[in-house]
Amino acid sequence: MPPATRNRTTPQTEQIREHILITADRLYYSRGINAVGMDALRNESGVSLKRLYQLFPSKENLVEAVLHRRRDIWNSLIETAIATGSGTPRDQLLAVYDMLARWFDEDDFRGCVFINTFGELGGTAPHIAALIREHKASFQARLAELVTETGAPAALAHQLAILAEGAQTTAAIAGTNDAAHHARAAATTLIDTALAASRSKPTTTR
Amino acid sequence: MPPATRNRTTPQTEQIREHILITADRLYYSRGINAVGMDALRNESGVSLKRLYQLFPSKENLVEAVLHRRRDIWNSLIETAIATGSGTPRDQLLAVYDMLARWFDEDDFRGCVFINTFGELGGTAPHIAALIREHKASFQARLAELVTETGAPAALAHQLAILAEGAQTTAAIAGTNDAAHHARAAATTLIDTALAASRSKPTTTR
DNA sequence: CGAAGGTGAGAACGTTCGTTCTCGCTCGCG
DNA sequence: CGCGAGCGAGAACGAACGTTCTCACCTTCG
Repeated sequence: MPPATRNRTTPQTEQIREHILITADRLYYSRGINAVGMDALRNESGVSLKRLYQLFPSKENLVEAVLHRRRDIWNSLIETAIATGSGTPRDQLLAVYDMLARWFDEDDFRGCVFINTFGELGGTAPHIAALIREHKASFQARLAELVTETGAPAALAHQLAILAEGAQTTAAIAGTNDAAHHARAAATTLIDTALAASRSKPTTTR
Repeated sequence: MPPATRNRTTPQTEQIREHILITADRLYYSRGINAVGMDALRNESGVSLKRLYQLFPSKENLVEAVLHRRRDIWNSLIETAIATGSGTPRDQLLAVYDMLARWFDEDDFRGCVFINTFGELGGTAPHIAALIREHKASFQARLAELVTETGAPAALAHQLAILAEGAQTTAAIAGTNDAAHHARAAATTLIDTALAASRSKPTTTR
């Protein structure tokens, strides 16, 4: 079969696929995954069940695709925050918490998709649990890169990651974005204390 | 199944009620709430559906009872940790993270019930979301009492709470208890920095 | 024009959900 | 001893789940 002759359908399916992912993400995020059936997704997206199952062979497959998309968005937000952090790795680390503060302010904020999904499906869907674990490990690794640039010990990265995770759940449950500012203040203290200690006791670069 | 004593109603119903709550807690915690039907609870607990609905008029009612019981257990763990913390409020605060480290080591640890339940049901069950919010607020208030005793500014309590929440989710997803030690180290830094600051500048009220 | 194949709307399938009901059975008490 | 109330086991119920199928309708192309 000539592969390029059907090129009229191909670009549109990619848009439909993205539209489905956006709709599914919104529904899953706001109501939980088990509470959103394929019929609800069909009604909200306007895409027929036939095409839904054509693009995503099962609900679990769709959930994974939604998580993959969220992972890309998260990574993009992180890199944007780091890029806007003015120069020093210390400021870049703190810019992550500024990004969190803006996110928490969004109307439909309801916590971290990965944490929520882990609580709901982590115990019964090992594949999804592994995906979530890898995503969080990747975030911690990115923080560790920045921490290494500051010259502070690697343990600081774990502490900063815990602050970010705690801020997300605290903000979600409390319904306010105070947690982002508290986490930023705590991060500032932890970073500056670690820098002062590593400066008096020489270890790495600079 | 109970072979020996066929005691009459009231004293035994309390035991049965507790037995149901323990079984439901274990199942909900390990698999998620939506994934555990009343039939599974009947099979695992050995209690007939008739008695289940006699003691808990609906599944949502049962879920609330499980959360209430977990709240009491949590409060008891917190108070025990504080009591074993040797003397100073600083040590009492740090003892909370030692308690977390022991909890994370348990085989079936899968994060904080309240965070998991909020992710799964918080978007569709406002009553349960409110219960979770009140529980977390109560924990923060207890931390604030101890922080006030140290003389540090009240903002420290929020930072310590964020560390505790972040440690729970991080430990659950990573599958290790490292997060408890990282959170304890971070808490130590934050407390001591706050104490040093408030000692040199003794204005602590807000 | 007519055959082939893909489409959307939605019915249908088998399962599972939360909840209620049926029906023998047991047992305290008159 | 008999009787009525409470019990466990499990069937039954309507709804909702994930998934598949039907069928009338469009294109597209020989």
